[in-house]
Amino acid sequence: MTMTTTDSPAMTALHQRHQREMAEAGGQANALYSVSQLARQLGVTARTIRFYEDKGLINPSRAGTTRVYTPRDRARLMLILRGKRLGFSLREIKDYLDLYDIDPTQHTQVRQLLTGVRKRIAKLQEQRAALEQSLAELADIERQAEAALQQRPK
Amino acid sequence: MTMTTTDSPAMTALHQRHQREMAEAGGQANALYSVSQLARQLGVTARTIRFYEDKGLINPSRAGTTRVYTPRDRARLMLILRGKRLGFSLREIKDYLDLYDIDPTQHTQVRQLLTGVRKRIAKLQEQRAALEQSLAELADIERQAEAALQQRPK
DNA sequence: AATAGCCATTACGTATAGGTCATGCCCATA
DNA sequence: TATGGGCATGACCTATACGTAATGGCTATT
Repeated sequence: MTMTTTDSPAMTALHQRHQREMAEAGGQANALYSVSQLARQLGVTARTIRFYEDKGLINPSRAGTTRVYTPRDRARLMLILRGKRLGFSLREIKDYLDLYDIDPTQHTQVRQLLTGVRKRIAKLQEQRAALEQSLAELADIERQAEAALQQRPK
Repeated sequence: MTMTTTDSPAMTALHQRHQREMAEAGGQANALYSVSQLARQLGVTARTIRFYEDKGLINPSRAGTTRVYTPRDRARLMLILRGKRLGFSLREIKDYLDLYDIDPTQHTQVRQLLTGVRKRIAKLQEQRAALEQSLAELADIERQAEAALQQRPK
């Protein structure tokens, strides 16, 4: 287990030894991360994470001015990225997360999510249809182009 | 057949009577159109057409300063719109059209087109796969959400 | 002559998701 | 102490495809 972890000053001051001890081995429940650590882990840039914060999608605590992320923050970030993969806009993702923050136990937010998900599904199905259409049309063009090349194989 | 056609000054001066005669009845080979006429016919705005010109995709002749479109221009525009529907960028469309303009009889451009089309097909197939993935994942989320609502139907 | 339409050009605005500096603070090691 | 990282904020930049004025000219009609 090599120590490739680079720690920020604040992180260093506050938790370096701790970090050294339980490093990035197993997802410890009390682990803490810096922006760049988290960024590396999740395959995005630090800029991206800060951008999400700017847009109100996450709210990490701070050690002085330095952002410090907990496993909860990390999980939230993963949710955000999943939402992105599924084609939701940051705005939509924020809305769902906000609902969840306001009221994580009620059903209202689940209903909202369900509605959003179904809308998204419908959209994707439309997209798929359009995509098939395009593929068919393109296949047609391909055939025609091939035929044209056959004509006078010059 | 009512005359709903509004003609521009230049168009009027130059071809009004002619237009009146063979109006927008059948696609005459010698018909001429103004931007807005063409826009209406093809379902886009005049701004869009001018934008394409600005980007070098079309080059209508002019009667003074006013744009005048021939059936050839019209056909070209339709090609552009088709390309758009198929997901090509204006830049890509321009490139193909340029090739065609330079050398409409040679096979080079057909080959280029074929290459582009195949690339596009590959991309769309990838997209389709990703889309299926998303749909599956969303269906899963949908199920989970429904289950959660079942739990305590509060 | 005034009004209504259509056309032209120029230029700034929009949305999305960050990228890319520039500048500066703080900490630790050589 | 000079140097190297890492972090922070702020501000401007990118790409795409037009939308939206603003301003002005020309023509037909009233």
